Amino acid sequence: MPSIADKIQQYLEELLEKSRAGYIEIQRNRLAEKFVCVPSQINYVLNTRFTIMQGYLVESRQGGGGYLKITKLPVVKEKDFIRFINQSLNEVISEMTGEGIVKRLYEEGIITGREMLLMRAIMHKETLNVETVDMDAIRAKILKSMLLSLMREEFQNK
Amino acid sequence: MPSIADKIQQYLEELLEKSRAGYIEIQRNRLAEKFVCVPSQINYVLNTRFTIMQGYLVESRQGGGGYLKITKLPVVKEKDFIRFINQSLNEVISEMTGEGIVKRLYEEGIITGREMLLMRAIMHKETLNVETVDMDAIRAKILKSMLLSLMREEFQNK
DNA sequence: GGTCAGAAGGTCAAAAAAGGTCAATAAATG
DNA sequence: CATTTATTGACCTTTTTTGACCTTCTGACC
Repeated sequence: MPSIADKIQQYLEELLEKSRAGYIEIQRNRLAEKFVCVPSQINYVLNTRFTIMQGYLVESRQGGGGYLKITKLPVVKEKDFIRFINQSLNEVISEMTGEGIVKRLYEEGIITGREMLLMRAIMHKETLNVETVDMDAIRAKILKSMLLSLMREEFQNK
Repeated sequence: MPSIADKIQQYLEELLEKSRAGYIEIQRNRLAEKFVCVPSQINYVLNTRFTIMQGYLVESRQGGGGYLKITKLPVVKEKDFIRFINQSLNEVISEMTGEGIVKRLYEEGIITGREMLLMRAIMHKETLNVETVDMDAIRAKILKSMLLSLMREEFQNK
């Protein structure tokens, strides 16, 4: 069962999809009412699923007549985009974050579906769960996981 | 009499069989309740019977709305070649050996030139030269090196 | 023009809702 | 009886949900 946050995310994405303009404007309280949740839940969704890294810009206005404006950012030039991601990368990246970035690369058309699968396989915790610092051992694990991902049928069609 | 782990395994396999989609999503606690066992028993079953090597991919999410997702990986039969390489892989692989294998994959037409570049970048000693065992740090280095390789001119033409 | 009430939205941390790990038994197997 | 395989439970981490409290606008009323 998807969480409320997931449903709100889906709803907003659909709205954005439909909107010919590239952005939507909504009211936080109305949305919270619609999904029967506290208003701050909306902020949670925006902060976790509509970030710049994920290709969205969120603007808002407080006070009477306030609103939330969510814009799907237009595709940037490939190199600029990669450079941007690269710069914003931390010294440490969780699996979730890594997956998010790879997904974005795919959605922006920078990598193919196959490449996404390959990259995902490498970033998976099973692959990177090493006890040694020996790079030959790490290389072996990574290569194995890449080969396994090559064997997947799914892989062939992408 | 089959162990409880066996029964859980069988149950999950049946679900997977029936599911037209190739994967199932379940909740760990529900499943544990159904089989009257502790939740960690489920992890035991997943870790021993639904591994990558056995052709399954297990993904999961913690927190509210959390779940377990088990995917049966369809294996391509004519890729005996990859299976062969995979079997012959050591626990430890030098950069040279790794490069050789990747090159061979390319020559066999199993991977594209871009994929080769990507794989090479990852296996490179600079990428894997880590001092920590922290997988988030290793993941960060790998992702960075992949991004850099995506930016290379050479990459565009392959 | 200043001010103040009400109408938005924002922040943050605590609580809740999952799933994960690990090591100590217990049971089965050879 | 020694080793492997299962079972269990205590404790941990991640993600979501909730609520109390804060800030920023707008408009009506002096």
